[in-house]
Amino acid sequence: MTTNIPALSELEWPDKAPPSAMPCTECPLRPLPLFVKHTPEELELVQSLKRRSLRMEANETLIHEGQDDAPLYTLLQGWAFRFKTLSDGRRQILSFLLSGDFIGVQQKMGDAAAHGVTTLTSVSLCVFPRDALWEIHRRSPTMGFNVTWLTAHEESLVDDSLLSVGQRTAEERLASALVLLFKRAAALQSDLGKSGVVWPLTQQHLADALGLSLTHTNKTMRKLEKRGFHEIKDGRLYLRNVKALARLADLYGDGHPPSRPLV
Amino acid sequence: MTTNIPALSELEWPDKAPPSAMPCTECPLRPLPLFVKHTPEELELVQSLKRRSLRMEANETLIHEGQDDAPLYTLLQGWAFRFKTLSDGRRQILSFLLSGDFIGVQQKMGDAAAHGVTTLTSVSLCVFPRDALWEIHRRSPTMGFNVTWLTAHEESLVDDSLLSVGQRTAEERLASALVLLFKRAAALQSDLGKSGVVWPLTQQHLADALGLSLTHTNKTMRKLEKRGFHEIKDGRLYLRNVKALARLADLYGDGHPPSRPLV
DNA sequence: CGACGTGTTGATCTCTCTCAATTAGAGTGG
DNA sequence: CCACTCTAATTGAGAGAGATCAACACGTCG
Repeated sequence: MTTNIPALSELEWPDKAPPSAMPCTECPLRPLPLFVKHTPEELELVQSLKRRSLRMEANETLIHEGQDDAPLYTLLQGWAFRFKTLSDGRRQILSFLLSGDFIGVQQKMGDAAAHGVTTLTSVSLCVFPRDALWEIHRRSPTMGFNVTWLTAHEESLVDDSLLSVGQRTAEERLASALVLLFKRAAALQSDLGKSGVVWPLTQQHLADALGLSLTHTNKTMRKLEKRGFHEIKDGRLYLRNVKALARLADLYGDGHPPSRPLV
Repeated sequence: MTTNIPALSELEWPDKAPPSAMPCTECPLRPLPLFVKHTPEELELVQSLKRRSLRMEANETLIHEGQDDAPLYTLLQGWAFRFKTLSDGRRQILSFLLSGDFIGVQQKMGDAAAHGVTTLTSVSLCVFPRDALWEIHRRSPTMGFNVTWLTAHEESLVDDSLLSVGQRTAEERLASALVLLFKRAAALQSDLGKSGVVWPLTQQHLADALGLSLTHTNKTMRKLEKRGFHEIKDGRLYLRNVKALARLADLYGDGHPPSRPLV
């Protein structure tokens, strides 16, 4: 089940501490400029709610569609995606999850999960009991507010996808996805020097996220690549002409402000 | 600007009190079984944050894309929709808003609105200052939690749309939209006896929501109607064969649990 | 070595779009 | 009451973006 995708070590783990033993105060995500700062009390709150850490391999399903007892996760490292399927197998990828993202807020308390979650790479996660959401709200309005904010941000990502799938041509959809995902991934990279980011998606994933067939996705990607807009090599994505891609996708502004996750 | 759509009075307003003067304790939405119950303190909190009430006509734009000072609203009565447009005019409707829905949670504090909001019917709204969101969290964890919940629910509606637009055929998309919107509208109707619900959408709206052309939307609707699946007459939608529509759309279960908005 | 997953390419096919007209109902003004 | 205008719904014809079907290439792995 291992692939030739390079290990996802944009963020290096401290040598001595395996994730499962690491306290939130040492969380490797926290130093990144992207993340909001928390008071020691808030960190301790999160720490006290956290059940355990967890590692999973690539291509494993964390949450199954319809599962009704799924806990809450925080994605510490790696990529995953949310999806829904129709009974004949057609699959729609709803959004991609990167370091710092919440998993499972959507399913309301004791309800069945309306979508599945599968890993794209090996990942490490923090696990919280279902009622941690409520505890966060109860014990720290600040963090509760952040959760709302984060949830709203998640929705705006889906809004963007819906705009793409509903209105953009295949070429525009791909251009848009490349730019947006590149920015999200790049924002998490400590090493700003690199022009490329880890790219664990197969064309099938892209196709399923953009509502295109595999074949058409492939042909369109080749066209973009031939025009020198981007390049994918050794599991990394390089944008060779962001301007052109953004123009093609009609991406005004900077797409999205980075997500400012919790943790 | 008036249309032949019947007045949106599924919920009758108390004769004496115009919405602008009505205290939250008298809110006509509260008695509906759909809505969560609140303590008197919570109601007072909301009441204290509420700035004013507002009526708008059909087809007015509440929030413009890119607007950066939009307040928060609660939709008391009527329909509206959220949308995004591309620079050449292509428009994607992201979701429809019905009584009880929040408007404007998505744009994060002092940021530009990532989407516009336009009314479909005449509406009445409650207006809150932007920081009411924070105040709710600060002063009532319970309501703060409800806001998170509501936001997550909103997202799951968009998830559903994305599944439709990305994977379903035109026929399936229409069937799905008809069933889902019918249920949302029916849940708000006090008069359960009626088999029809108010239907203020033009085919253009449907087309923009489902990523279809107007023509194709029309032709497909006609086909469904001819097969006896549904009927639209005098601004009302009647589902003549919900089972068949749900099967066509591959809608397992009941679509969504009703939204349980605040107020 | 063969099986498998992923990427690539070519040849159809068709669902949906675009373009073009026509119809029907509501509102307006004379 | 009727001509005129506007919006929304309809219907037909032709065109095309993207789907489906079919091979093949390449690297990894058992």
